[in-house]
Amino acid sequence: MTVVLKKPVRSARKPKGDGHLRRGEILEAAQRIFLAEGYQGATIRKIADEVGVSSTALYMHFRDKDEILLEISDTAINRLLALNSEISGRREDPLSRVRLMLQAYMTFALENPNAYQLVFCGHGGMLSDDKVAATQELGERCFRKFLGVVQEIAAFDRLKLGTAESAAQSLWTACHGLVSLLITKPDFNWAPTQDLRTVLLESMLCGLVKD
Amino acid sequence: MTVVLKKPVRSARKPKGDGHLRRGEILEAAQRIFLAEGYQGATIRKIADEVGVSSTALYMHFRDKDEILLEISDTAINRLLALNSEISGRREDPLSRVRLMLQAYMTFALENPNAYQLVFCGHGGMLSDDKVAATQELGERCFRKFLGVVQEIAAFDRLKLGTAESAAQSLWTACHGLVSLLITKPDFNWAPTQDLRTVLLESMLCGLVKD
DNA sequence: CCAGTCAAGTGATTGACGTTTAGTATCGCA
DNA sequence: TGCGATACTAAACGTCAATCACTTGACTGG
Repeated sequence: MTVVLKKPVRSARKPKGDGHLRRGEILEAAQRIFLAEGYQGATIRKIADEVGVSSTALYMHFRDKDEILLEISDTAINRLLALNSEISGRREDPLSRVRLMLQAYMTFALENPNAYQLVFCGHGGMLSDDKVAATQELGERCFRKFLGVVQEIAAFDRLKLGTAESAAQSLWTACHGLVSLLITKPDFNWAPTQDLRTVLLESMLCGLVKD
Repeated sequence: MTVVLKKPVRSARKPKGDGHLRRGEILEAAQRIFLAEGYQGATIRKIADEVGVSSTALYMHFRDKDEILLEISDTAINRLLALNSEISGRREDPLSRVRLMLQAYMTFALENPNAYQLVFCGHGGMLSDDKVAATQELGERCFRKFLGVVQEIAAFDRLKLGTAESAAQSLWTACHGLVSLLITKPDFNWAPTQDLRTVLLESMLCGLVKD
């Protein structure tokens, strides 16, 4: 007899993704959408559709939406941290390294605008503070790498103005201001981006560091 | 179809607010919540409850939620524009006016953090671009007032670096970077705020403007 | 005085969202 | 062969902005 009571084979169900394999798929899909449409655009359902699973399935691998997008941002910020570490260790004079680190920072921001915004811009109360804490820690480690090099300059008594801390924070926040506005206001009538980066960076360094 | 049953007497209805009287009430309530809880926290329902009216009633006076919060921001930015206009017209040398305008800009941002973020930070795709257009226009007029003063400096050939445009944009974005990070990362281990403002501003001016 | 108009209000509903619940298929292993 | 763990699912919940169909009441011209 042909049993009909049992549920037939589910054809529309995606086969098991075997642990972190599926997890990687989700991160990849989420990254695509996140990069293309930002935090708001990357909805749980869209990501799930892209992977080909139900929205519920994402909760097998991540506690919530924030965890997915913060993990994506984490990997991006880790690249920045590695870059900063590499530059800070070079055998060049500290002023050159400061220059290189800030240029690398701005390039990174412009190349990873969504991750950058999530970590360094306001996220407008979308994420609870404790959720971003870990990722922000990464950002702060980036800053401390940078601060170390500025302290080298200060140790040679080459600062015209302020302390190592205030000088480093001024340089960092200034560069942040430029790239964050370039990202969030692409339609503004900007001077050529490369000019801006140079003018901002060199004028500050000239004003902060003795010849 | 039969006759629909009529609802009994409505008692709990708020009397008419007579046009822009009610509109003002809504803006006031929205501002309170917006300042206290930011964009996400200021929900239509909360605002309506605060006024004592159904959420639907808000749509009698505003097209949507964004229109309410943008109107609040507009009034704030208009104060900044007035301030900028006043300073730019003073009988002082242009360098002093640039200094005053940027100091006023930073003070304004720190005193109106929510309005400032809504206009000058990312709003993370929460508002459609055409909605913010009008408010951003105000922001740009603020910048053009500032640009005018920088152009005076350039006209005296006192710029060490870049054009009036790139110098003005560098100064503006740098100040924006400082205040936006002060606002969005209040827990960071900042150097004293006043020191930061001075170091950033004076180092840039020193690097940009001749003696 | 009284229909007609119209701005200002209402509760119910819609659709998108993040998240939860309860249940099901499939695998590895005893 | 049976069993628990794992990976999935549909359906639902609560909240949000927004819309719908409708009511109310003040003002209007005849």
